[in-house]
Amino acid sequence: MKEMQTTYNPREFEDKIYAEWMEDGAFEAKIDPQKVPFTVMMPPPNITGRLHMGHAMDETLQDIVVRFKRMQGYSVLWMPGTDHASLATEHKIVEKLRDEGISKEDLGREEFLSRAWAWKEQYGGAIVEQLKKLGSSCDWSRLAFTLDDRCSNAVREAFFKLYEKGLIYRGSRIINWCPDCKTALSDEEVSYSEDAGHFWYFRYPVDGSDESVVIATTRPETMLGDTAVAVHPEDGRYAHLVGKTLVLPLVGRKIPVVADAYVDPEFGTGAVKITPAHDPNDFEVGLRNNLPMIRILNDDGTINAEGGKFAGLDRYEARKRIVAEMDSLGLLVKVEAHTHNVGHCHRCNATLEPLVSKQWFVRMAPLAKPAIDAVMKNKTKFTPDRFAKIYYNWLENIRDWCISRQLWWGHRIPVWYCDDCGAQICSKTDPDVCPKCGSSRLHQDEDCLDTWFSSALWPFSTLGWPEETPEYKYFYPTDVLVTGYDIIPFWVMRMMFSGIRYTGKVPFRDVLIHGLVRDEQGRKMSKTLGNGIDPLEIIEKYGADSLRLSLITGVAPGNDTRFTETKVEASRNFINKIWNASRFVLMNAKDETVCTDLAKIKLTPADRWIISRLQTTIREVTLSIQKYDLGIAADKLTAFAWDDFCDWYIELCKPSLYGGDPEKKRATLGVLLFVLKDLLKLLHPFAPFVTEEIYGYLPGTEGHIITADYPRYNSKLAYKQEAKTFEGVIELIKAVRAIKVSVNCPPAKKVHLYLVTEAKRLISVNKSSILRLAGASEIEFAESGAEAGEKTVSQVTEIAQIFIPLGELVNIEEERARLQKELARVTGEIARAESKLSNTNFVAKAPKKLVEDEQAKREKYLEMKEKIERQLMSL
RNA sequence: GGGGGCAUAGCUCAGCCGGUUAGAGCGCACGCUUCACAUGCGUGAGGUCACAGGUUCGAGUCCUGUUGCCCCCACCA
Repeated sequence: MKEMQTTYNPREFEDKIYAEWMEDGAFEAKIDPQKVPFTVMMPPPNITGRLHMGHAMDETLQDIVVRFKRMQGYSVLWMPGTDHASLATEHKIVEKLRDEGISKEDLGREEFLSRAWAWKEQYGGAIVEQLKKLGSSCDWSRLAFTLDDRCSNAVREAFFKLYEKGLIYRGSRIINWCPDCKTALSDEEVSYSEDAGHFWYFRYPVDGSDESVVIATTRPETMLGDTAVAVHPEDGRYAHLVGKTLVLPLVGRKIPVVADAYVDPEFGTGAVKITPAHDPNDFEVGLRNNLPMIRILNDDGTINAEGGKFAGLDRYEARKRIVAEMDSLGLLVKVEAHTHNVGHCHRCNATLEPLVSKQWFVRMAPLAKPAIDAVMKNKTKFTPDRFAKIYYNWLENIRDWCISRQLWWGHRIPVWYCDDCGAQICSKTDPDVCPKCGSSRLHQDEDCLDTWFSSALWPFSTLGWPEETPEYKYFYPTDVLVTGYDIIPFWVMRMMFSGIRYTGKVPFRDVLIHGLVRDEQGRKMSKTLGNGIDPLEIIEKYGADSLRLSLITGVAPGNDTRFTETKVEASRNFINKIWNASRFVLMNAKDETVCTDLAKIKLTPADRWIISRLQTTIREVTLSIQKYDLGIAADKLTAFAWDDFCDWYIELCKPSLYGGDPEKKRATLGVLLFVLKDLLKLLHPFAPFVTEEIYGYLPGTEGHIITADYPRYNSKLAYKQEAKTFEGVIELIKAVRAIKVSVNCPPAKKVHLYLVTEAKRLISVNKSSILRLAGASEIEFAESGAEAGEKTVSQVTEIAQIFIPLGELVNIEEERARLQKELARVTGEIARAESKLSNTNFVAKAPKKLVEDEQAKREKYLEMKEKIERQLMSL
């Protein structure tokens, strides 16, 4: 048998292990009617760049669940893929082109797209490599891309279906426009920030009068598009002006004063300039009052011909000039500093302009309702469930979804216009002739779809929908979607209504929501702050397993977490511990033929204790994973592996391993290997690489741990009573250690133990372990402490009274103080138990078990108290 | 304005349906080259669970209110 290296060095085997899994086809999903399918769709990372810590966490959570289910015998499909990320990618490519001194228009649509595909090959490929480094066990043979044929076909179908039912329409409405990206955006793609700005107060003269109205604005340039001034209908100050006409300065346009309840008389001057084409509220006022809409901006944010002499100026330059001119005309009343919420492009952060534009929209109301109901009826469940409220909140307040983008990289809108008869044709396949007039002079809509339109179909488009493929029939609906809470409005919500609408089924049964990975100071990791940490660098330094563990331990579902290298180190240390414990077991087993069939092994109390602890751990870990409490699962596993297995059981085993009795040694090795094997399996979903590597060294294992059976709780191995009894031995050892420390007895100095106990048998059986672990030379059973002599330190434990003659190390006063302290503690416990038990309501109403426990506790402490008192007296 | 979250040890955080003595990691103190591991071992110190009420036999946990942070959405031109 080959031997494990002395140090844990993940770099030496992680890539090798991954290659083995791939070679074995361990990730490949198979349609197996004998098995229950378990499906997870990976949230497709954008092909815009590298993966960040948030991805690493998202992937880790999925991989844990997926590996767990695979080992449990499900037919698992974890579908990987990448997202073309229309706007984000196009923006990046445009930026790159800009560096080369070219615009996308210079290239033309076709050439631009071929560059985009090249980009996709490069970055999409890099992402796949990163996912592999993390250990993601997804089925690479099915790698999907939102712009591939399958997904594109689904997009066509979905668009057509909605169009057919009138749920998609084209109309001129106020949308969010990014002058940098030169495209419309959906409401969700706008991020607001409090920006410092100004409030300019302008005077608009009343036509044919000396009177004037003062209005306030944060965007002076929009006055070029003003078509009215509005006041509140009941505002006495302005009542006489309603219906009168104002002369719009600089422009000369005559505009009416209208009354509209939208105006807040308390705010500003109580008079509002109305620019229907450039403000959502003004748009509404404009509709109500039949006002003309004058659009004054070009797509790039410069002033258009409507702006007269300001035409061609950038919006901010125009703003300056307008303010200056108003000032020189004496129409600038005052300027105030004013901070207000300004919408920015979610991609490029440019300040957005609301403007009226002809775009495509999805009618949301009919789609939102079933999506709400599905969660209400628990067809889909959020974990943690508080995110259901957030989901409802979004859907209940949703507005129509602007889905058209003035971009090239994406799914082109499947609508054609007839140049002859003007017909608008939506078709699943490219039409040759106009179905209305037969003309062949057709041209396709220039725009692309919002990237989320295709993401919304991900759970089924990747399985071949609308075709009833075998995959679709077997793997859909999916089981769990894992994603961050920031994606709920963009994606979760849209997959829900799309899935329900198109497939008649919710796309997933569970939604596991996680939080954000923040930096050490709790700040969001971002490119601009430069505080992001590359997961690959961490993997390079500590290994993927350590990174994975550090991202889930101590993290509650849905909560944000801070990433610190200290945490990764702690995880690395833990894995190193596992490595060394395994190495220890294997070194001892090297020349032996070991049988791990527990039925054939004569088990010691310590064996039964660790086997019992293993069963408890199996049960707890399994339950925790099923509830998606992965942080808790990892905690339980760590405690079992480190405390119980390494610090106690392995140490307890040493006497029998080194004692020279071959039979005992083989028996012990059998149990060690049995427990280690299950431990590795339990750990495998969390730390797949190291467990697989070690598994390869275990005698008697075939194949890989990735496809091994997940351990099952075995009640026959629970040994509840025996395990509890054995805890007494542990307590005894701990007490001796504590005594030695308290009197500054050097650890190397072996002490002679006098034990007054009823548990002579238990102690005898474990004698060599106790001697070794407690640092003792001899155990002597005594009738009383007197046998230990004068200079004695004592301690009461559940199974024994301990007396240790320590000669000159003993200070009677200190010893008395120590016992007094112990007595106080025990007395406190008795008081607590008694106060509970003397409460008749407690005895009457609390569960019987609890009352009994409390009684037993009182008995136990009373007994201890008596013993301590006796020891005190003997001093 | 609407919705949600957080407040527990020096720090970062766990703590499920209310029920032993409230936990972990890191840090800290003391002591250990014990033949798997100093990426380690042993022993320990450290908490009025933000505050005030309430429900209950019993509250860190449930309810109400208060305070202080944080996030999302809407938004006054």
